Amino acid sequence: MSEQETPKARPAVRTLSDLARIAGVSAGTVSRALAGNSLVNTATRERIVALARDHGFRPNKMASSLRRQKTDVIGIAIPLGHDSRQQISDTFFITLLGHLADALTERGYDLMLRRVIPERDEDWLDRFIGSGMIDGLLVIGQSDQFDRIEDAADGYLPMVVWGNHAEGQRHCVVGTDNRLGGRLATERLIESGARHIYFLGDTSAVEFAARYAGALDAAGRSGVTVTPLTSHLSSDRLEAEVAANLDRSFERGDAIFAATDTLAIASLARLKALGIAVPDQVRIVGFDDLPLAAQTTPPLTTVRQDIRAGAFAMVDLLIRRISGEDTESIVMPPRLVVRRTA
Amino acid sequence: MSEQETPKARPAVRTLSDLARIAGVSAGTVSRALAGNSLVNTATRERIVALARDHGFRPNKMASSLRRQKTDVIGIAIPLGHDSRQQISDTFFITLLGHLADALTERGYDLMLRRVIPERDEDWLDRFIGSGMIDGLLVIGQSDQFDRIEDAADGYLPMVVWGNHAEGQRHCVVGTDNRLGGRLATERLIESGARHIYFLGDTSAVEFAARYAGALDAAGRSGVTVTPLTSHLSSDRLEAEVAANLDRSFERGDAIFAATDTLAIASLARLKALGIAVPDQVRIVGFDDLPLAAQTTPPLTTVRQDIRAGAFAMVDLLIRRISGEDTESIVMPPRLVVRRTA
DNA sequence: ATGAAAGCGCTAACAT
DNA sequence: ATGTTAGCGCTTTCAT
Repeated sequence: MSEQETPKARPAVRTLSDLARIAGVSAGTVSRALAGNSLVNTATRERIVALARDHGFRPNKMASSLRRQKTDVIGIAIPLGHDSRQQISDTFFITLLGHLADALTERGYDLMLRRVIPERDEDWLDRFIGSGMIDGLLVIGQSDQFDRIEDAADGYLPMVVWGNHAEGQRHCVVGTDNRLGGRLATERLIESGARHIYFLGDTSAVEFAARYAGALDAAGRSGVTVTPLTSHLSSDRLEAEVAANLDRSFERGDAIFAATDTLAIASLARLKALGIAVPDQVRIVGFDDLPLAAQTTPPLTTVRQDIRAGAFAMVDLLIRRISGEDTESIVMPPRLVVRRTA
Repeated sequence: MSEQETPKARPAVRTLSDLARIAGVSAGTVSRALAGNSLVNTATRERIVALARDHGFRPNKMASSLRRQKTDVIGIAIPLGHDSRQQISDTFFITLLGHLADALTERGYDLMLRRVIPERDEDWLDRFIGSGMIDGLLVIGQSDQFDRIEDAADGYLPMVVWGNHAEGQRHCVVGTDNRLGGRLATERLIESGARHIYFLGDTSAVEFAARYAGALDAAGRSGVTVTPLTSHLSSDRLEAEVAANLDRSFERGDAIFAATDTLAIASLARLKALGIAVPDQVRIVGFDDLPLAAQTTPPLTTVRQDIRAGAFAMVDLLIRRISGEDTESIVMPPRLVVRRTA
């Protein structure tokens, strides 16, 4: 079709050269003018800028990226666990994503979001890194991909991961001290009378494994039992899974340490349905301190992570890494928020 | 330092030509081989593919996009209202985003997420569209940008918007029949004894305005009053705002129709804090039916939108539009879910 | 079945 | 202060 689709009766000006022709200058000058390069004569620049506006010209970012070898795009990878629909719907990750979006937008970056299913795509990390589409990569959650992330980090500096920090690890991570958080939560449960604690969460994810380890730390000192109960974060199955676990196990337990608030809230609902009193019969502590946690009935006792601070830290580190600095990881202290469930 | 099977030992092969040189063929052949083009000799192809794997070669997507004039990336724009932090944290949008990510990933597209603040950037839509970075655009929520979206739609086919459908509009939209939903909610409130209903939400967003209109429809027939109470979705202020509104107004009202479940849940919490019984003194109906709605105390009566179906519909329409079809909008029927708050 | 060559639209080094 | 030119890394004719 050679017919104009634009309401304006002019031939669309889509490229720098189009605009250059109209302005009676060279493409180079247009490029410089639009970039605000001080070399161009002010009058020329203003004329070109006006022309660009009038004709609705937008430079093609692909071409620019290719030429500059810089895309101004940050990749965000969300590794999903075995269960292909795990986690992305988890409120915590989503909240983190929102803050990352804030922080990156503020710094002039676009976000390229990619959900990855490591089981189905072994090569997810290198593929994303090598795509040439991104200037840096943020990974939200290590899932069970710790080793693969380590490998990638050896050859790729501009990557920051949200997750757990292990002694001597090579990738740059921002996260909460999960083990300490787990200990705080469990200590609280014990203080409020727990003897048989269920840890609800998937310990194959390293963050959760650390929380579980913290629970064991706390229990070790007091003779309290801590039993892991695998529960995934998939929103469609979460409720059923929690229900099944609790129904089956609760004659024996008197407390739940849920790996996330989402899980804690689901448990709370289930216990209510079962007619089990919280915290009198069963105590619950969550993890994250989502806004929601304050609004449950009774309000949830939980371990707070400062998600917003974490997101901004990730972006800050990433930008420093993009400019070549080999930054250290940041481990943030968790804080126990005592409400009414324990 | 390790120098093993990793590409470190050899000069990295980053480009097609690098690989071509190693394989002893031309760049064109490598390109064809990697694309699975049937023209290339099977043996050659296999050799090249193996070589690519061994050397960890990944084609540069920017270059490919530029050449093919196709990026395999879909833009997702989230217009934020006046209050610059409105909405993105709203669970509804986030849930929608998750499903969109599912649907797009399934179809082989990447997602480029951009939060836009229309007040600060008049040109947000055309800038995104014209960037050359995306093959199509999904807009999550019309906010107060209806006219601008209409304008853009005239010159840009591959765009689908989540939001409200108005008679004769030109942009393709997927959404719930908000007005009907508003009517259903309000009818329910009236049935359960409401006489003075507060509509909680920002009616400058067209989706919410339609819900409010539906409320008026329902009230019109029964002499019940409906008073709008502007409330934004900003997560930090939401609670305070709801509190202020309710504290000030509740000697007069006996029901709340909240424009979203998020708002409804905040109201519920506030009423509880004020010692007002729900639903005996004040009835509440929400909108969305988030997973959470079933878990509040008492469980929330609300109007269900099928978010997942909506997301898949958006992607389906978008892909048809990308291939040139001028698709119709889809308006999905809302469904009243009666629980315990009204 | 493969190679050579011409760009995609932009930027930057090197001219003037 | 501006023009000219040579690519960025890939895909795709057009030849052979």
